[in-house]
Amino acid sequence: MQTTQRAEQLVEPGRRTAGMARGSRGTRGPAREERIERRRREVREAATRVMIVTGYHGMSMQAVADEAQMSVGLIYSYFGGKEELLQSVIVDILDEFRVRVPESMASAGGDPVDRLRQGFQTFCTIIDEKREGALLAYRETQTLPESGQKEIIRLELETTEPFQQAVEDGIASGMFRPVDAELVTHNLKMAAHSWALKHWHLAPRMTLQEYIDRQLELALLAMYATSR
Amino acid sequence: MQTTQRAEQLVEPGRRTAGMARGSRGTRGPAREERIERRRREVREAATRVMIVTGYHGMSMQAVADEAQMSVGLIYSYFGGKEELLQSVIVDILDEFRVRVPESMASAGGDPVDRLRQGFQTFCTIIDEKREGALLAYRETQTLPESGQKEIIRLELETTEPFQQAVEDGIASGMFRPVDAELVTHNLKMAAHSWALKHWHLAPRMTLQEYIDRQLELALLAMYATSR
DNA sequence: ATATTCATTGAACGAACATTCACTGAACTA
DNA sequence: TAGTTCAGTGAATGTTCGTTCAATGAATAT
Repeated sequence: MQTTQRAEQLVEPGRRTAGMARGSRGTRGPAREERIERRRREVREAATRVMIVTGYHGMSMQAVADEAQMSVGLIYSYFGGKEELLQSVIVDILDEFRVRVPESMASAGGDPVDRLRQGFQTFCTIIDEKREGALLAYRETQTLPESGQKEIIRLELETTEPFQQAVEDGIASGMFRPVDAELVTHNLKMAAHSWALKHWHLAPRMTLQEYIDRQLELALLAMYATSR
Repeated sequence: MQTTQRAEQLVEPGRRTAGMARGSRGTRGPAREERIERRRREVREAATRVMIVTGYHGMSMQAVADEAQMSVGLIYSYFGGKEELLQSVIVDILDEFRVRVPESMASAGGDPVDRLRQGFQTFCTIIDEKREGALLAYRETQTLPESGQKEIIRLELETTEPFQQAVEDGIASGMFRPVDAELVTHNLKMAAHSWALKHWHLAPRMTLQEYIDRQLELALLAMYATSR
């Protein structure tokens, strides 16, 4: 309903102060872009800590400012508003998956089963490391506007694409039955998410490693062409 | 932070107007408790419709009043406040599962596989019927206070308990491998939830019945003691 | 020394909204 | 008829909070 029209004084990309050496302020201190990126990270991390406790709607900009030890006004120098800050927090978390999961799978060699094992292991490990943040991302994605949700979906697909590839490779090699690769991938992703979503139920019953091993066992048993 | 202290004029349970025949107002119209329950349902359904569009935090009490075609004040005669209304909406949705899923499984006979098939079928069917409401329940449960969340968890366990029983029966009879019955149950539940959670991803790729059949196939393949 | 830049501050503004309560009027009772 | 009950109304209240912007001052340039 409201037509927001913002100043965006500092971070506007592509603008550079005239008459100043590119990327530096005199000779002292880090380059301009570095300073800005550091500040943005400070705000983002403060917001994450606050949101983990209160949720997005329960988070006031004043609380973020206090947590980041700066004034409210300054936050608006680095982020367009509360919603943009949320988007940054979520993207930051999902980026971790997008980078580390495919990376670990690529380093696992050619065997589809090894790749699946390694990818799922990494996926679940990150979930466990950033459990509260992952939960936050899960819960608040819906709050983002259409465009933001699209980006989230893109990041998620990029993360799980190698899983689907590994399953398809396994089928092509005759090692797996002709299962629905996309559905199996989806199930593995949900299994990883579940460690965060249902941590209160799962964690008292088994360790993370037990959870990983059992889920992999179930998934693989359903796929192997020959019984074992 | 705020110590809410409420009037609760009409619905206070256990209170009865003196000098009036129990459960009737004169001779005309339905009994008092029926009228109250009808009103509560009207409000709850209006709130559900609004929340599906706006989410809990985006829902104003005025919007609920408009949708239910009554005044804001009247809502407070039937519900203690916005949060109590949310709780009622969520419980109402989860109750459908709690009643229908175990019921359908009980009517499926003695074979564990039949019971699992029937239960999962019913679970997914209800999810599909009330997809947006189920999503709402999933997303907003966190908003409830501790006590409310406890009740949600109770309803959820009551719904899935027969699944676990069926898996255990299957193991005891030697039909299934000694899998982790609780984990399998958890996975089936998440698979059903996924039809709502990831509908945008799944629905364009397969029908509900295809989804149900494929998930059951994967789950059963992982459990059968002998390969097929 | 003077001017300029710009990161930073925080009070002030305005909108949104949950909740309350004094009041209305129809139905019912005596 | 007079009195009582009570479902129903909606304007007023008080508060919370996102966002803005004029002012500050330290660092840098001239």
